[in-house]
Amino acid sequence: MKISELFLPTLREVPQDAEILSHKLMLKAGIIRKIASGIYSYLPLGLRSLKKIEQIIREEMNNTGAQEILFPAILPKEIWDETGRWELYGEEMFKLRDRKGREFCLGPTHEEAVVDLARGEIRSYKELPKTFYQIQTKYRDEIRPRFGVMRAREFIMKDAYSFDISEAALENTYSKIFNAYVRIFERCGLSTVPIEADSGAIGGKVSHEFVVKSTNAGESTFVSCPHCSYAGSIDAAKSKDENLSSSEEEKPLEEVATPNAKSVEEVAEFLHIDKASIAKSLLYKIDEEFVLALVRGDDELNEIKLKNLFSANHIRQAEEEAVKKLTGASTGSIGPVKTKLKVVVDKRVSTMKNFTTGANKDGFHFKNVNIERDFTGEKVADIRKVKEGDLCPKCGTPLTMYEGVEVGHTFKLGTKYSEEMDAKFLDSEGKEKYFVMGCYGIGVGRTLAAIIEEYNDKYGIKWPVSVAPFTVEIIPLNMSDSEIRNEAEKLYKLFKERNIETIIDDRDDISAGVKFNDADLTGIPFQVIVGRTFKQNGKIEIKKRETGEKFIVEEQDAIKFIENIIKEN
RNA sequence: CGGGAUGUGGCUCAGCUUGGUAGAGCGCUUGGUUCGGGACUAAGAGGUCAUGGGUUCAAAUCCCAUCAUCCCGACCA
Repeated sequence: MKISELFLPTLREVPQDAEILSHKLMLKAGIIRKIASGIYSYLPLGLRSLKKIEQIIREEMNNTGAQEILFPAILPKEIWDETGRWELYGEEMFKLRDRKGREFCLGPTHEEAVVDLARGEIRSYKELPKTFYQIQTKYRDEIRPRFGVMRAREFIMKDAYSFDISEAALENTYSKIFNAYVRIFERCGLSTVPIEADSGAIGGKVSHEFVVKSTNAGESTFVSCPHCSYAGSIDAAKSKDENLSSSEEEKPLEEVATPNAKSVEEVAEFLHIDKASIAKSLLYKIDEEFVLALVRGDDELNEIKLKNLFSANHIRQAEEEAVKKLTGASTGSIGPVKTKLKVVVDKRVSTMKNFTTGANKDGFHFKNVNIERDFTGEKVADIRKVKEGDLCPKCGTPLTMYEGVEVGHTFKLGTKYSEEMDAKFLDSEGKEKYFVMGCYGIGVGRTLAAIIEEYNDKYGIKWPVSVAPFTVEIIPLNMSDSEIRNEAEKLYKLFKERNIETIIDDRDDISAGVKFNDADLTGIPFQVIVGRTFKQNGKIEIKKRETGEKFIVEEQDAIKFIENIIKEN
């Protein structure tokens, strides 16, 4: 490809609406352009890298025995009604009607579509296991699109769905795909951490997120154990129960005035007590029910855990108005004593003695509150957010907290969807059974962004060879010099003959500096420079973008030189 | 949805406080010079100042509304 003909609009200055590095670089290097919030076009260079990633995914998925298919992006409402997700997904789904008024959506995911296909076609255990995958555009009307293609409303995803005869068989399929994921990301140059995760709107019991550590672009917070292999997303992570049970004598309940002290910090300071001796009370609306949740003053409530505890669909903190009405006090002064509300107690609170809570009276708190004596908890459960330094649930080592980009997510769905959609097969004994399913996603665009987030310097992108849009860029520094021009064109031909993906910066009206800067920005792994060095002693200069190293080689050795480096990688 | 910010040639931004001829740099076009790290030079093209309304003799500038975009939060494979 000749750069003079390539559509490669690079920018000198970054458009103001880019925040994170990968987004800025994708705009600057002519990889993407925005057409609306969270909706992007891929330009030639970006598309080439995207296709490289897709190809890696295809190869690894095919290796697991999965088969590629393609579902429509537009899906009828009926199948979503079967699982209840038409309502559940709600506003996040792009919905539309055809001319007759029939309702459709732009698919945010394809469990319904694949189950609909399988239940119509697969009848016997002999046809199992089967795994289908597709690489396709997904639509989710995100509340807040962010960071370019990292969180977009239209995005390309590889999604796979497996059908097995039993949980044990699913286990086997799951681990095959799990391993394929590790290889896919490895080949893309990314080191991912598989973490235990919450399965959210997709459902199922076990799920793993594949996360790339990233301090700047991270959207997923997770903890990982420096000693063993445990890692978990902040939504799902557990910690080892520290033995906190107190042998303290129960003291008499005491009401104390705490004027103007609302937050845990203020109350702790006012009463000269430790935050950890306070139990903070939070009123939540879980589906249609109000619940008072209690966590230790120095802990944070994990809404996901609370939601899952009730197998609920929706959860949100109650508004001030509801708090007043149900407790008689405002947010900072509510508590579990003498309340009619259902109370959920975090495990850590359940071991506390003589703690402080709101008195359900503005400006007052209770001291020396004790469970059983002063109130009863409906449920005791782990509903707190894991914190840095908490102990690993497996080995007891203090956990470290990280930010990361979730590039993949795998789920053991079990029979959730097959039951909801009545999808069955006949087993070897002639009995009807529900398919045991798994589903597996990779954000392709997000993977691309994550790679750029990882591979860059102040000059631009440093593509790993495996996903680079081109492998070699030939840079003739002075196109009006016929010797240089001819040599560059000769090399271009040679490289192409060797099937090395090569572009040549044949623009004749720009200075050397622009060519160098554009080459560094777009990040092609090898720059083959034809200029002064060639004029003086007939040699070719090769710059490795990754390290900035420059090598002077004989013309006839140039190809071999690059091929050798590629092989080493 | 709550909070914050922004909207002026393709891009980055100035002008708005104190209303009065729409500006700069980069990019683009044409000619000449130059040619190893974002060259020089001369001549040009290009703007409903987001949209709608209001105030005013007069609005990019003041007021109101709407829309769009970004950031933080809530939310979220």
